[in-house]
Amino acid sequence: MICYSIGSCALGQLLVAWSDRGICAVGLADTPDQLILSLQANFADHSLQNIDPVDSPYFSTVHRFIEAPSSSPPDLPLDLMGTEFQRRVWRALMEIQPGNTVTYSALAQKIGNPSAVRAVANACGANRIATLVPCHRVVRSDGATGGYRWGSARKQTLLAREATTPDH
DNA sequence: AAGCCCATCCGAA
DNA sequence: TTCGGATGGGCTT
Repeated sequence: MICYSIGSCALGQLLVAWSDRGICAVGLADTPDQLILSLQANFADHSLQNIDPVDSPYFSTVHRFIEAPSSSPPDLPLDLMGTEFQRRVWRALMEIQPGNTVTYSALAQKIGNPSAVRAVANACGANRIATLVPCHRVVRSDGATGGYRWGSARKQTLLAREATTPDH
C-alpha cells in the first residue's frame, strides 16, 4: 500500500507518496492528473490511497523544503526502491550540496564506475524522489543542464534558485 | 540470452 | 556545429 498527497507549490503541483518505510516518491507536474498517472505507472503493482495533505506525515515538511530551496534537506525516512547500482547513484546524489553541481561523468567516477556514464544518467532518470534526492544537480559536461524527468524548465528553476540564495 | 532504450561523452569532419 | 561510436545498466522478449 502506498499513500500519496497532492497540493500546490512554487513549481506547480506537488505529489508526496510514501510506503510504510518512508517517502517513495516526490513528483512535480502541471496538473494532479499527470502526477497520479505517473504514480500509477511507477507503482502498478501497489494499491494507492489518496490522503489529504493535512493528514500526511510528510507533505507539509516536503512542501516547506521546496518553498525554501537552499535550506538543508529535512531528515525524513526515504524508501529508495531500486537496484544496488541505482541506490549507489542516489546516495551519491544526496551528498551534493545545494548550489553545487556535478557532471554525469564526475558522478560516475564518484561511484567507482567511471565508464558507466550513461548508466549513471539512466539511474538519475530513474530517481522518483524529486529534490530530496537532488538529481537536478547533475549537469552535462558541455555546460547544458541535461534532461529532467519533471521537465528541464523545472531543473533550471531549481538550479537558479539554489545558485542565487546562499545557504546561511 | 539477446535485443533495445537512454537525462552522456569525446573526437573527427 | 553536427555526427557516430563506445558505453553499461535495466527492462522486455
